[in-house]
Amino acid sequence: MFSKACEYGIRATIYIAMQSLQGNRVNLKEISKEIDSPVAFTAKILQQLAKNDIINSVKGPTGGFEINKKDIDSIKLIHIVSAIDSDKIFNGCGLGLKECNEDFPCPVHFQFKEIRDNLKKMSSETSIYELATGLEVGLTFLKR
Amino acid sequence: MFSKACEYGIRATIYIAMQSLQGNRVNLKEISKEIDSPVAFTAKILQQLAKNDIINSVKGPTGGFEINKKDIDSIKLIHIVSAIDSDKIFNGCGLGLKECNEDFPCPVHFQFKEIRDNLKKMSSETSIYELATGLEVGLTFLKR
DNA sequence: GTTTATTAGGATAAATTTGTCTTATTTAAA
DNA sequence: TTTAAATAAGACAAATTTATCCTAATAAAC
Ligand code: SF4
Ligand code: SF4
Repeated sequence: MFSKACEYGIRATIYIAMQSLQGNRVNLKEISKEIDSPVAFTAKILQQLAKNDIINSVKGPTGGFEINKKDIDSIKLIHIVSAIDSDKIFNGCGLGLKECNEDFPCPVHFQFKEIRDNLKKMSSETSIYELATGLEVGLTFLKR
Repeated sequence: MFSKACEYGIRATIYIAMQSLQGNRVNLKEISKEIDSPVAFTAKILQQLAKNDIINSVKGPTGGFEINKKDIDSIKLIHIVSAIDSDKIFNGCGLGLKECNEDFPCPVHFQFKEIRDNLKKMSSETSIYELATGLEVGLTFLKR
């Protein structure tokens, strides 16, 4: 469904958010250990997330990544997916047709539109806050 | 959502089905022209579909691809997707965790499960027959 | 039987995604 | 002010996906 980069990006953001809720800034090494992802590749993804103002990066000793507590609830899944994978999955065609036009629909249009719209709705409504708190209370997990 | 190979595979199968409903066997060149796909790559995908008994291939002059009329309604979208992309999208994790266990869910589990199950249900219920007839009556299109 | 039109299969190539490595930059701490 | 710990950036490498090309196999038509 999502690219590897996007999966790592979502997992990383959730972990950073959970730590930020507890007042902790976390560094690359810790993040990739906790989300079980390749270190250097994760660095690239975190850079992308920082450029898209989804997370903050701080250089130097004691540096790392964090999210302002007040922003955590306004970051939605769709922001991360759009930043890393583009919004193709939310707006593109199920059969990959280039020019998408509902007046000249592809054969799967009527079936796919519903799935795609639900995915978009879910991604727009699901906040990193709710995903991070599930992790914080031990209801959900980022590894295995 | 699906790989390019899978998109071409679905489009090709729908086209072959539509022609088969009209009693026509179609060859590679015509298929890739009508679904606007790379010829040689499409050949590989058709091979895969034939091996998975989704379409029939016939060699030699007047050869080509076809589907038995009586089978067209029993071929569902999920058969094509599973044959080409595997069933990962229907059963795998939204965050790419390897060992999937609902008792130790990933943070997006509760949100994703619904989307994923709907996609699976839709793909299991949507037959190539219904997609092919939409194309046949000019309601839907395979190019653009 | 020969030719010709078709699919099958294998080798190769190009493009993209995934991942690594090295160096530069920043900045807190010593 | 120097050192050390962290991210940023760019070059590179590996793996996968997408795509092409060439030859073999098949079988209808001549
Ligand atoms: S017809 Fe529907 S599924 Fe196809 S391209 Fe347009 S919006 Fe997308
Ligand atoms: S927890 Fe849910 S979404 Fe995550 S791997 Fe298991 S089934 Fe998939």
